Amino acid sequence: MKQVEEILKRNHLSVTDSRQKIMQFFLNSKGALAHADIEKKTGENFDRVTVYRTLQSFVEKGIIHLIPTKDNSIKYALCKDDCEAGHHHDNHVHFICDECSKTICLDDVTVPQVKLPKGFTPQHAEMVVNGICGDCK
Amino acid sequence: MKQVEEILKRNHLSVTDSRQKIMQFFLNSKGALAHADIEKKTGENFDRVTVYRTLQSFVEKGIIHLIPTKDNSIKYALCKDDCEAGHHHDNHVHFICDECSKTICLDDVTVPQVKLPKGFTPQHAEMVVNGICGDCK
DNA sequence: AGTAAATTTGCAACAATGATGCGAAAATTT
DNA sequence: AAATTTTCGCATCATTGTTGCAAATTTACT
Repeated sequence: MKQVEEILKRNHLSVTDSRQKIMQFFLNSKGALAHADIEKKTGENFDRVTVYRTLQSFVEKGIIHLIPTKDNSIKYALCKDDCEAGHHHDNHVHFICDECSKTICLDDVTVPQVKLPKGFTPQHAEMVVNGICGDCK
Repeated sequence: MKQVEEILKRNHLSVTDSRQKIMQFFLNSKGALAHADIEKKTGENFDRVTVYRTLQSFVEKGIIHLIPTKDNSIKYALCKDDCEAGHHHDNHVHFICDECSKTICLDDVTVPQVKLPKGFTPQHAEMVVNGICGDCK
């Protein structure tokens, strides 16, 4: 059984053409993807709505996760652990390259804890680092 | 001279009606604001374009700053230091309440440094903490 | 394998968000 | 107070994301 098929089945998703191809696209690309990347760069011609719904279903099942950005663009990423073992959402730091604007999951860098002022109860923390990635130096 | 007028002049911006009122709205509200908040909750009836351009000019001058969010909504915030002393962009942590979804600048909590893998050169880091704020407990 | 049930797709239509050009209006400079 | 610069607001357009629904596909069942 193909890898993509396995991932979909494991996550109780019907194995459809678009889902398989989009999942494959995630597996092939190193960094995070935006909706537009998938629409344009897959080579395929999915309906916009299909792409949205596919991404939604992946997020719901925890296969991909969202990455916050300042510029109002949603990025989705498939984490190493997610696609291999399931729902390992220890939250890691994300890196966005100012040069090539690639977005990368630093799976091994965990978001540090911070001391909040009185009254605030933390639940979840996200951290995004901008800078220059290895490929651009 | 009024406070808002002073802030605008100090930042080399013409003192116009909309800018004054939007700035005042920022000063009055505790948390961060989205474009929609300003359009709807000011009571005023600014043109959508005017609001966009006003916010843009504020961002350019460093009077307000953007806060990254996962859900593709841009939030703008006026920091204590910014409006008093100028461009104090030491980066602080942001807090988003899961209950009331208010977004707050934790001016006194600085984003901690993290050790990145080889090859990555950090330039700037952002951190957003989700949880419950003091008002919602 | 073949059929029924459930899910997904793609189209149309719509809503929200953001950008640009340009003449009119307002603010600043002199 | 006139000239210059900047900003406003309207029209228009592009992009992004959502929803409803019929047709197509996938899955489950015998």
